[in-house]
Amino acid sequence: MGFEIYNSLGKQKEAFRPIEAGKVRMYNCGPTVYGRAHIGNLRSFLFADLLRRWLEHLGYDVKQVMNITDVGHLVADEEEGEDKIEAQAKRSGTDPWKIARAHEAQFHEDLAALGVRKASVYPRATDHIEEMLEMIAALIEKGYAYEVDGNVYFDVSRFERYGKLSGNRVEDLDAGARIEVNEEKRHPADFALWKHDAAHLMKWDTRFGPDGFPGWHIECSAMARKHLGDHIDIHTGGEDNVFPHHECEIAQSESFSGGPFANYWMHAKFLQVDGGKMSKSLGNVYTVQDVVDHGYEPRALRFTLLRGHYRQPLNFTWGIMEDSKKALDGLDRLYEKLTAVAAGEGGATEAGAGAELVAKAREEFEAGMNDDLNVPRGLAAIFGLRGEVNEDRLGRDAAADALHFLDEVNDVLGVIRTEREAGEDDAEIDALIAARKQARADKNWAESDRIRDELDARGILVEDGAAGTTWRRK
RNA sequence: GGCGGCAUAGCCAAGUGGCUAAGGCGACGGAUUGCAAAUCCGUUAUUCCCCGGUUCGAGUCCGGGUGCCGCCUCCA
Repeated sequence: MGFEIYNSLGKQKEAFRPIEAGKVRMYNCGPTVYGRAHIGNLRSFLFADLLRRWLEHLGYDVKQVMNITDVGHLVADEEEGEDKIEAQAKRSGTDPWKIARAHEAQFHEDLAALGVRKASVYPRATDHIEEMLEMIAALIEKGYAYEVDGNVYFDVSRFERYGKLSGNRVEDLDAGARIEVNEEKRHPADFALWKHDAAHLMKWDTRFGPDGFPGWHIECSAMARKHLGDHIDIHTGGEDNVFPHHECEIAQSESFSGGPFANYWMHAKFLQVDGGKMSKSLGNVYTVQDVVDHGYEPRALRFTLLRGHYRQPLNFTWGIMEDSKKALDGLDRLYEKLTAVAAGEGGATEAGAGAELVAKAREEFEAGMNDDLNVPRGLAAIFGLRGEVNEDRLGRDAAADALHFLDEVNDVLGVIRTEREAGEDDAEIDALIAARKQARADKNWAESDRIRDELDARGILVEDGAAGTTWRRK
């Protein structure tokens, strides 16, 4: 069975077929750099990373583009609400460009901490003003957009498929009556491609006049086109992007090119915290820093955010972080155990014993991941293998193969610790372990336990196995 | 008001109408250990939010509730 993707466009699983054999062109909606990414944002980016890694595992050459939104899409339609980058700039008296660049750098640091692979390109909206203007001009020319006094709007009535992705009907959109009528627009659902406002700090002089800036949706259409072409394979984002953002992207891009935009649309569900939504007032909008401050490695957050299915709501709590840490510890131990067995220490006597168990685990993992990135299924296969390994059902050769399998798994999930990093006080700890060994030989349990407690206080866990004493950092 | 999603054990979480409802964490009992840790064995959902329906058969399909989440306004 090949890779099946749940396509938001059509709402069903479909076999993945690339436009060009062996290649995948993927666009991931990235961050708006007005603040530090929180764990909810990170879930979406980690999902994109997982998808990219799985596609690569399947042998595809993936071109991955993730945009950096560094310009305010000041309220696309109305004048209330405020451009978040500009708001900060005005408050602090700082150049908005500097603010955006600082957040962008922070974003890359956070992703690196989580082991996210670098996308092929991270295009910035502000570096693609020309490309956006080119599309806007063409849309006006083709009659899909109209200009009114320096503002340009997309005419949704000209695009009959508008609503196809989200299921919204244009007639029902203003039923809530929350949108103030903008007299300039022909239809309330028309959205801005280009706006005009002299008060805006980040602005450009164009054929539409001075003091202009882009609407929110056009940047993604323009950047996807610039870096991936008019027709791409996969487009991802958070579930909140379905409407209006992605709906508008489809309208713009397809009206512009005359052909299909993205074949597969994938959306990650929102992350909840403590059973509800994250909110600043509840103080539960966490970042990578908060996770580290709570004593967890970033990879534990990576595991927490990847262990559930991306289309299932995920509830973040500190209890789950602890759960993840323990589960991850078990996978680290599995890797260590396999390394030992593959080197001839322990395991089944027959070298080839258990080969079928490894094959079965590999098969189940692949089947799970091929099923729309069903990580829980994939993990179950790995934990199943762990039981077999700990029961010494695998011989030396099978262990070597299992190790190879775990490396493959890790190439996709990126959460298992495969190498023990050296610490500065390793020698010191080894000396204490040696002293304890002597105490134990002398049956001086009091001293032995004292040393163990001392190490425990330093975060070192001592384990007396059949083959001798080992230690690990907690 | 409109559009869409979710609801499975103490917690997290799979589950394609049909054998005994995956897996993880936790808990309890046992083995092992100088004591621990790790590991192993066993126990931990007669039942899948509630009500009704379709079916020989439903956690899985349909209808109605309830709760939570997303979108319709910037937001992963």
